[in-house]
Parts: sequence; structure tokens; C-alpha cells
Amino acid sequence: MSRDTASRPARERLLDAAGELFYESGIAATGVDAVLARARVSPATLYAHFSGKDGLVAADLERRFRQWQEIWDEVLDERTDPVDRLLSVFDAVVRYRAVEGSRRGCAFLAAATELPPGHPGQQWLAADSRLLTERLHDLAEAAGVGDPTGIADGLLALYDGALARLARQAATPGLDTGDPLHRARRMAADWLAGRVGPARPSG
Amino acid sequence: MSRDTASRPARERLLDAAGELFYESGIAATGVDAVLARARVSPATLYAHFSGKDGLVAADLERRFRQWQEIWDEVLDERTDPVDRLLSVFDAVVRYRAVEGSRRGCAFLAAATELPPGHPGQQWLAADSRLLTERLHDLAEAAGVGDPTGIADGLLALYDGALARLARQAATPGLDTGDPLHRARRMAADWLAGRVGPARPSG
DNA sequence: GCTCTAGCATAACGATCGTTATGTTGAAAC
DNA sequence: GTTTCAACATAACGATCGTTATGCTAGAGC
Repeated sequence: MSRDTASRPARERLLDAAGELFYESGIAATGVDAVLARARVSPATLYAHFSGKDGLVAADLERRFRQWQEIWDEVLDERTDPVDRLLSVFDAVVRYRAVEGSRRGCAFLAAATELPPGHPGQQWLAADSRLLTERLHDLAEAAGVGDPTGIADGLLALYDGALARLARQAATPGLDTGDPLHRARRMAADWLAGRVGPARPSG
Repeated sequence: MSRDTASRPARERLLDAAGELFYESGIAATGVDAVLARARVSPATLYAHFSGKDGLVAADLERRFRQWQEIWDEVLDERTDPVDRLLSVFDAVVRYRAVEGSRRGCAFLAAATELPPGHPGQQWLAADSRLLTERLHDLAEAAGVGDPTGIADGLLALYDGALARLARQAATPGLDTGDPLHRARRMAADWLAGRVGPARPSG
């Protein structure tokens, strides 16, 4: 059995296990032992591939960021209408959650509340925030709206709200009042209808 | 010196210390020792007043919930216009944060991402969610809108978004693009303008 | 065949976790 | 003044934290 390098590389098994456990149980609450057990990997292997738990957390956030950006790119390539491209952020997060199997809130939001100020994972939280604001701004500009920054901020607010409510719904099941993501998308569409291009039907 | 029962009671000192540390550094990341040191209290005293760390966390969330409800009541009593009363949730959270000295996101949102499913503090997260949805629904109904549930959900989305962005801004300083709370309030006002009562100026 | 080396599991490290047992102190009861 | 009792600090508990030292094992070079 031993030396199963033939299976998935140890580094990927570690990232998979860490991703699931950090997301499911929280970063601080997940011990290194739990990650090692799920990945079927020894401590020495972990510290050969990563600088430690902090490095593993940062690598997990990096992978999440890259996959999120990739999926958003993918969805964006399927849209041509400027308003649809603005709203693509909601479709992308729906697809990301489907691919990732997410049953809770946003991993970046959770990490933002958990990681201490100097943590190496913080750079990927900043990267995510920057991607959201800059891309939404560019898409708003391309849509020819009068106030691209205002539009981008508004969409970001609805995006943040949907993911935050998902996190809170996961904590208190039974109070669900529908899907926050679809509701946010609908609100964003209505809100944009009065601000960009010709009047759109706000049904 | 010793036996300083003459000063603030040990229970309150514990709640103050726990509130600050849990909010500042996270619940899981804050050790009981840190709370004890800040409160200048011995372990035996903590376990005489609370069932343990979990009980202390629950008591902190209970106190936060009661104060938040009290402040919202207070703000609500100052408003008579139905739309102002709907928007009072944003004014209340601004006042709550001023009173509490909050420099990060929402403590309930953070707790929702940190606490495990069966934690005794979960009931106060549920209470907060219920207060928000039910009260917003009632206020929307009182405002005579056509779809009170839809209005309440929309305002909740903007509320959630503002507090989530506050949390993420605290994690990555330097990317601030203004105050999410005031922006959310302005968006909500604009959004409500087209849906309730006579047309309001959307400045 | 033997040696060398990289990569791995076993075991254990000190530190800190949340919690509890053991004394000690100060004020009220009589 | 003595007793009594609740509240307190000191010290230590076992468990687990993140991390590292030690030994085994499989393949490359000769």
C-alpha cells in the first residue's frame, strides 16, 4: 500500500481536505490533525509542501480565488449584452457554488472574519475584493452608464448581501425565505433597469 | 486590593472583556485565558458565573442582541414617516456601532461563520434574523406597500451587504471606497422611492 | 550486489487549550 | 470572638494545538 504517490499527489489531497474542512468547520476550529487524517498524509509531508497551517490556508484561498476568477471569466464569455455582463457576477457565483458544492456562505467572507491582520492569506482576500470592484467598474463603464463607480458599488452591495445571508441561513436553518442569490440578482436587474440604456421591463 | 467586588461585578467585567476580544480577534481564536486576563478575573469565577466558554459566548451574543433591539426601538420611536421607519434599520446600526465602538463587521455575522451547529449561541443568531425579517416585514406592511415580504427581503439584502463589506474592509484596509452603510441606506431609499407611496425625490 | 538519497510514517516535542481541584480571604451570623 | 459561607486566586489537570525529530522504505546510480 504505502508510497501511494501513484494516486493523487499529496499536495492536492492536502488542499482538497483543507478546503473542505476549513469551509465546513471554520479555519481556526479545524486542527491540522483533522486535515492530515482526511488527506491521509503525514505531518512531515504537509510541512514539506507548505510552510505550515498558515501557508496551507493561504494556498487554499489562492486556489479558491483562481477558480472563482476562472469561472467568472467563463460566464462572462457567454454574455454579450452589457447589462447581462454586469449581472454575470451573480450567475458566476451560482456556478462557482455548484462546481464547488458549497453549502454555506462565502469562503472569503469567512476568512475575512477569521484571519488575523498579518496572515499570508489576506492577500487573496484583497485580490478578491479588487477583482470584484475593478471588474464591476469596467463592466459598468462598458455598459455606458453615467456613474460606473456608483453602479459597481451598488452591485457589490447586493452581491455581499446575498453571500452574507447565505452564511447566516446556514447557521440557522429553518428561517430560509428563499434563495438570496436569485433575489439579489433580480433586485440588481430591477435596480439597473432604471439606470442603464433604454428602459427595461422591470418584471 | 483583592476582593474588588466594590468595582464592577465580575460577571460584567467578564462580558465586557469577552465581547471586546471575541469581536476583535474572533471567537475561536480568543482563548479563555485572554478573557480572564483582560477581565482581571480568575478561572473559578468565570465558571461560577457561566457554564464555560460556550456559555460566555452565548451570553455575549444575548447581550448584543438585546442592546441592538433596544437601540433599534429607540431609533424607531424617533421616526414617524413610514419610509423613514423602514430605513431606520440603517440608522439603528449606525448608532449601535457608534455606541459599541465597532471597528469591524457584524458580530452576528462573524458568529454565524464561527459557531458550530449545536452551539448555545445559535439561538441569538436566529433571534437576530427573526427580528430583522419580521420587523422589516411589519414596517413594510405599515407603509402600505404592495409586497411587504419583497420589500423586507430587499432591505435585508442591502443591510446584509453593508455589514459584510464592513467586515471585508476591516480585513483589507486600503481598499475602502467609502462607507458601505451610508451607501446601502441611499440605495435603499432610491429603491423604495419607486415602490412605496407617492414618488419621492431620489437625491 | 551495495550505497545513496528523497519521501514518507511513527512518535514525540513544548505550548496552549478549556476546565477543575485546592487553599485563602473577607464579610455576615450569632 | 468564633463560626460559617460564598467568592476569590493559585496551581495544576488531561487534551489538543501546531510543529519537528527520528527511523523506515522504495527507487536511482554504480
